[in-house]
Amino acid sequence: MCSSNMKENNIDYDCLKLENQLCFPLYAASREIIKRYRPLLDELELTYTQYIAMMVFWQQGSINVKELGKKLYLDSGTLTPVLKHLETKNYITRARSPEDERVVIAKITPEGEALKEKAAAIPQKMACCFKLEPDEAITLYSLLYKLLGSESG
Amino acid sequence: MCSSNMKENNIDYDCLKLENQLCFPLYAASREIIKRYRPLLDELELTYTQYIAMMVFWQQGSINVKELGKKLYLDSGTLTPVLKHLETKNYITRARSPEDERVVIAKITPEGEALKEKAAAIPQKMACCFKLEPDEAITLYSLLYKLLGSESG
DNA sequence: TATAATTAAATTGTACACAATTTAAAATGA
DNA sequence: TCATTTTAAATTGTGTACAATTTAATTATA
Repeated sequence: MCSSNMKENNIDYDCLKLENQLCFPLYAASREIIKRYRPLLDELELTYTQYIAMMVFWQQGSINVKELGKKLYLDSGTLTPVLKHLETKNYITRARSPEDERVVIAKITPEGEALKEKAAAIPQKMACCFKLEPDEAITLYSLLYKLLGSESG
Repeated sequence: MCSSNMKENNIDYDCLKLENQLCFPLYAASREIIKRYRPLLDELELTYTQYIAMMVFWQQGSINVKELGKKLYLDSGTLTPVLKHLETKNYITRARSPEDERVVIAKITPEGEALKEKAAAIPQKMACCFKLEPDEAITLYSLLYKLLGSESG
């Protein structure tokens, strides 16, 4: 991304330019797209983080905090308040596992299940505002997962 | 991304799966990469947001809050505290513009300038942990900016 | 088996993000 | 010119993110 261009004292200051960064557009695009979700998610009274958590519940009904964290790349420090909010909205319940009292299992409620039908319209509505060709979206998707997978730690 | 696969009541629930989302890996990869910056930025006592703000100061010395917000896709609600933190660290100064008292101009200090030399090593160190081929990085970069540019509002 | 080590969530503290509102200054216009 | 509108930051309030610590439960081991 940053083609080393040594100058002044052999220090490469070009690499410090915002437009030569790969992480910055990643960070900015992520936030801009999530902002686009807001008006749609407002109708379901969900934040984006709550929405991706609900996606897991819609798919598998229940999950514990640690496993949810692995799927969403989030830790208990973030998930505990998110799950508490979802519990307050009656979309999920939370309870300690009888087999291992350390584990908290969150489970979707009928209200949470019902929300799935309303949510089903969102992906189509969002697709319009991406303005990427299908093949570009697939390429982007692959590169992002390659980036995510390349985490060594 | 989500090849419409109508089922049960003609509602496409596959599109609600986490693995069929484009925004989710964007959001997750952004946070994972920023996490990688932390040990390097800790040495400069900068957060990632403070770092990208400093990039602008290293490049152009001074800028007002609104213009900085356009560059970083952030509003004053986020930038005001970030700039106050940078001011506390003596990396920048903040002052109202004499021509227009509504405008706050932030300006880099000698300490802020000095930080540039330490920061110059960061992009190279980060490049290693991306694990993308140069052409992949360029493709990703282009697609992210296309996504950013496709914002209609 | 009593102690140590490990594990899962929750808690704590700091720093964003961002919508919405407020404040103050500048521009507009009847 | 003086009230109206617009604009730029700051402020307020809510909700993440995440490092670090704490708490409680389970597992491993001397």
